[in-house]
Amino acid sequence: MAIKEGLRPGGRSARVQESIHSAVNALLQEQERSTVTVPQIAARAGVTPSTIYRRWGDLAALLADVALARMRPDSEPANTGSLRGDIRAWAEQYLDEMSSEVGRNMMRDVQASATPGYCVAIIGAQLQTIVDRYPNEKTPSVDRLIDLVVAPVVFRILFSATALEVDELHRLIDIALRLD
Amino acid sequence: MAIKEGLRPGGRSARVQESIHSAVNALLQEQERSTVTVPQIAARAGVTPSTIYRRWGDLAALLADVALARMRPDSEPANTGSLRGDIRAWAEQYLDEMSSEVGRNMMRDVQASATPGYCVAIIGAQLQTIVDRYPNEKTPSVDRLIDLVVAPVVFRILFSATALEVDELHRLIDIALRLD
DNA sequence: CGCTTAAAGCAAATTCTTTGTGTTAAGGTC
DNA sequence: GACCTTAACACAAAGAATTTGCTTTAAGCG
Repeated sequence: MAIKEGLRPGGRSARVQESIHSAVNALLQEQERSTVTVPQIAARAGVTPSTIYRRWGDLAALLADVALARMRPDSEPANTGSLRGDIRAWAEQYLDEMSSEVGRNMMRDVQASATPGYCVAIIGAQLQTIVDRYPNEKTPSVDRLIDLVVAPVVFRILFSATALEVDELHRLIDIALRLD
Repeated sequence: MAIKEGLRPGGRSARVQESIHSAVNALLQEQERSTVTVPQIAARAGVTPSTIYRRWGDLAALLADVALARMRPDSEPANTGSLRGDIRAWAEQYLDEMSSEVGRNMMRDVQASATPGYCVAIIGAQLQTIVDRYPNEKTPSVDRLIDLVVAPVVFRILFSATALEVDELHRLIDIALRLD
């Protein structure tokens, strides 16, 4: 009797997950997302399909998991010295990362998953970090920033053929900073 | 030799499509979207699965088609007498329709389809109709309205557990109307 | 080292998807 | 209206993906 909550994340399990994640990323690089299948991923990862089905349930859940792993930031938002600068820098990078084919597909997969909210949590944390750098300024709430800056960026990526122009992004940031 | 562009939308074809659309809507009402399958729809519609695969390609495309059909407005946006009033009325109704379980799933299906932009086109046309009622006022562009009002509504529906509060919606509309 | 069991492997059963071929009926011509 | 042409559907067999029962491996303890 052991191990809290019956989880076993070490050793082989971790290796298999790593191997599967790599396989997914590699395949998404080489071919259309709609042509990627579970048996294909399994073969590439040197694993049985049933392993994937048992751990993730279905292809959509696996793709969402991989996408979220890639979205997890590996560094703090850049510090430019001003609130507007920090937000601009962060938003521009975000727009850039998500505007690509793979980026858009990542958004789609996360969105279709059971917990799309986790993605917002990550974004919110990043924005919170920025806002917290300026305790003496009147800053907009993170929710407001999400509504006025993140939402338009993501919406256009998901629904529109063309991504937001940087000019328009700056205008939206200015609107968000002109708090009321 | 006849028929422009080899389409044949009349008679049986139309009946089959209608039957399949009804079947989808009925099934989406009764069970989880993720449990709905093509063979199931086919059976309900009194049709062979291959008919569906040949016409739509896959389940996702069919669901998107059905969702778009339901999104197509059956009436003009309400005319309240003022720009703010019209936009509020429209946005509140939109928020309401899309906040439900089925509404959210419709958005997801359309978004995942090959032409999510068509959905924006419908929304844009509705907003354009409203804006055109006030040729003597300085009105925001439709794009701006989409960025500041529609995007947050949709984003929160897709990514957040809780929908936008009506209060916050009004605030966003006010921001959009305070043009610059 | 040995025990327990979560997680992976394997393979059969099931279900979904694709595809080849024949049939039905829309839409046009005379 | 009788008669073509062929798009769209039905049917059935082949192929692929998913599920499931059972076995084997090795992670995490004592």
